[in-house]
Amino acid sequence: MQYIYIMGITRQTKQVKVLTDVFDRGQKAISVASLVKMLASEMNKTTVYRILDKLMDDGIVHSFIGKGGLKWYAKCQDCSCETHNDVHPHFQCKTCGEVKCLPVKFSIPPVDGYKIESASLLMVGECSACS
Amino acid sequence: MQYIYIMGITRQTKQVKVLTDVFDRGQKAISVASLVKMLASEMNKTTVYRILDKLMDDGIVHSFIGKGGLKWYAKCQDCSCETHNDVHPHFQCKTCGEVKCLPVKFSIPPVDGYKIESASLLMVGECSACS
DNA sequence: AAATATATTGCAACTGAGTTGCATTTTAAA
DNA sequence: TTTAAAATGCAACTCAGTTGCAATATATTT
Repeated sequence: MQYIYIMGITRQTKQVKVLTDVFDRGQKAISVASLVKMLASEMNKTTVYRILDKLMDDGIVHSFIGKGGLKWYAKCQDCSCETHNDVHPHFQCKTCGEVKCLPVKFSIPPVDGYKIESASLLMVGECSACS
Repeated sequence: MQYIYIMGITRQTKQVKVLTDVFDRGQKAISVASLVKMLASEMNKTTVYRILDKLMDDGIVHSFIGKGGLKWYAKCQDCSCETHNDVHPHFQCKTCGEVKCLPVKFSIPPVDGYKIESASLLMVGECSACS
């Protein structure tokens, strides 16, 4: 018998604290690219990528792809942690670019001939602040 | 009164024919990256990007973002041409990477406070050939 | 059929996201 | 305090996608 670990965060470093604080503070989703810029003075680009990977493994954040193809992260609220991005849709405002997790469950339409394991739904439009 | 054109294809060049042939032949979606490689001997990378843009404007193809964040194109079958990617979901096989348009309509869940203009649903799993 | 205007292409150089290998530093446990 | 392992920084890289400009191809006019 053997246990295989999917390694998440093991050491509480300064950089890990900074990043988890960002997600604890805001409930909005953030693109990796903007995190890298925002935290440039505090940590290296590579470190941002690596810590996000681990926070993902720990089920603390989930990731998805925005409308432009960039990677975004947001804090998990009620994700089922095996398949983070199958549960709720994300909304991206085409005017201000902001992205939010929508507290809505959607049912994945079954399609015969396909084994569907996860689905990501990105909705694009205008948020209340912009319209 | 003034008409504003959204320029699509205006000249039937050798390169335009090659690209439209690709979409006419296969009903599968193709990533831009793989098109660029596939057609490297016949045309320049930049040309591929530019022609795809125009075929999009003409409503001949539609585009969407795959699971890795890459841009994909597929021939329009029954798209409403103003909002290409709101109609049908796309399926990407996590084993072979192939992507197909699913001939299924899904209803966009309404969320109050948001003006939703389009939605893209990407389903990931295993296709019949791989499972 | 030749001349002309302009749309299209190729090319080279660039931007920006994301990755990798390796030396250095930090963490936590002995 | 020592030590081993984990995490970080850095530089260099890959790969998708974009831009400006000179050269070429297309379609229209003469």
